[in-house]
Amino acid sequence: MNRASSLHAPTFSPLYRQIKQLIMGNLESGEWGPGDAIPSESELAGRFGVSQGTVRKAIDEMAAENLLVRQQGKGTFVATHKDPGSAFRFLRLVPNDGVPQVSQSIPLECWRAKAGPDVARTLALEPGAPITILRRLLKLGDEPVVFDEIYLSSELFPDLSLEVVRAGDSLYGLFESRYGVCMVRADERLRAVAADRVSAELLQVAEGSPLLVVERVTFTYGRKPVEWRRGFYSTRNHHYRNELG
Amino acid sequence: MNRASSLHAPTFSPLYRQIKQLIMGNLESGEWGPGDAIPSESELAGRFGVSQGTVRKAIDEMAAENLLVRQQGKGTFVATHKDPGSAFRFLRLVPNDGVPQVSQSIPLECWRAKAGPDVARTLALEPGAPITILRRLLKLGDEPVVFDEIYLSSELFPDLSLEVVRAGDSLYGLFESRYGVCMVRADERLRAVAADRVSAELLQVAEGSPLLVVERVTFTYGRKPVEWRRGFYSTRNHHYRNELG
DNA sequence: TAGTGGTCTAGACCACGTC
DNA sequence: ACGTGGTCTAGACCACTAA
Repeated sequence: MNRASSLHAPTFSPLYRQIKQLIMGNLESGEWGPGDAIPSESELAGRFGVSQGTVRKAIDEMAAENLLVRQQGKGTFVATHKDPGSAFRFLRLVPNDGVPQVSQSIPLECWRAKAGPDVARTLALEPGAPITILRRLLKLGDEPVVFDEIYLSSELFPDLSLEVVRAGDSLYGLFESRYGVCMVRADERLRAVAADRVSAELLQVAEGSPLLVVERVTFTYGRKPVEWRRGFYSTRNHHYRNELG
Repeated sequence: MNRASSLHAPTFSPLYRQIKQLIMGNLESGEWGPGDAIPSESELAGRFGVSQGTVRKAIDEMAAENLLVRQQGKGTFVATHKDPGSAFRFLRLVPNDGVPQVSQSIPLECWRAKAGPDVARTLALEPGAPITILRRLLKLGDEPVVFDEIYLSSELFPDLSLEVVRAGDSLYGLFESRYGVCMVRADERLRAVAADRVSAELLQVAEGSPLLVVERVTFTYGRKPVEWRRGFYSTRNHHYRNELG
């Protein structure tokens, strides 16, 4: 039994948390990719030399963080944005009347640039590092409701282009399968602003009418920031839903 | 060991979940009030005739839902809105520059009315049931940033008045200590709107400038809705912070 | 020192999915 | 029939708090 690193060190962490870090390592290195089944609990217990209950507690935490998905009788799988259900985890906009609608992503522009100080800071890049900027419109039903401007490191997403985006499924599904970058967590900041001319035209609202602005920093494993985006949400027929617990 | 109600019934629930419901019952009945210590795990295990691990799993879930708070070496306590830390769980508005500010609640008006069909529906009351409406302004630092209109059942909050609100600490702290109603969960809907005259004046912004509207239904134990409120948030120097996981 | 929650183990059995 | 995760038990020991 490995009780190493416990002794009165200030950096003590219980065994199950060390196991968790080992599993995290396999996710970060891409050894176990999104959608894959990870080894069974007893297999991992044997491999790490701990009891099954300890592995279980490690996996429990990761399942609670949406990193893994357990399925009784089948196994434990690396979370993916491709299965339905996980698809809308990051889009909190829902129609006021509750009727679910088909979503359609319309890429508008995609170009390269150099990171300004602000983008560099939020994405943890060198100022001047190459970035890719993507603009797209999101329709729910027939109505345009979100205008997004998305900033990405060109190094992480090398050949991103309008064609690539058009071909793929959901954006995060594409990032996952094409670039091996799995979006896991995000921080959002919401404000109300008056629509500028571009947004107003795209969202088919009057210039100056109130819009919801959502700034999002998205993280992959290990809290590494990999996406920054600003979205203009039209809240005429939709609202941003949030649960406080 | 009580494995009752398991047999192939469609309403099967594991033992630890039945224990959880028993503990929930003690919270709903007010037998264990906010801030109180609940009996120790071994005590409960003996009382319910199950192993300590099973009680532990029940408490684990309730701690994850912020119903209980564990403190190593001391015991497990019913969550309360009075201890700092829990105080800002339901206010997601933070200053743009990150500097924390003193908050000050200023009650404006408080009157009685009869529930309209909409309020009755969201609060699960009979249409026409007596309700109490409270308006208040929230200042962060010296700046007015939130104008709230709050709807409550007069039956649950009998003698609520401007004086009572002025005297108390935080609103949810008051509800807890004076009326024994503990706010546990909330659903929020966010929209961007143009400021009307009243809101604009109170929040010291121009009429028609964009405001964030936050509609909230707040629940006590057992998902019982007990509060409905609409808040107008000024997002000039603040933003609504949200984490997606 | 005594009591609490926190961790870890080992083993039994159940529920589910697949072959 | 077999392997997976899900539940439950019993007991040991650790870490923290308070008297």
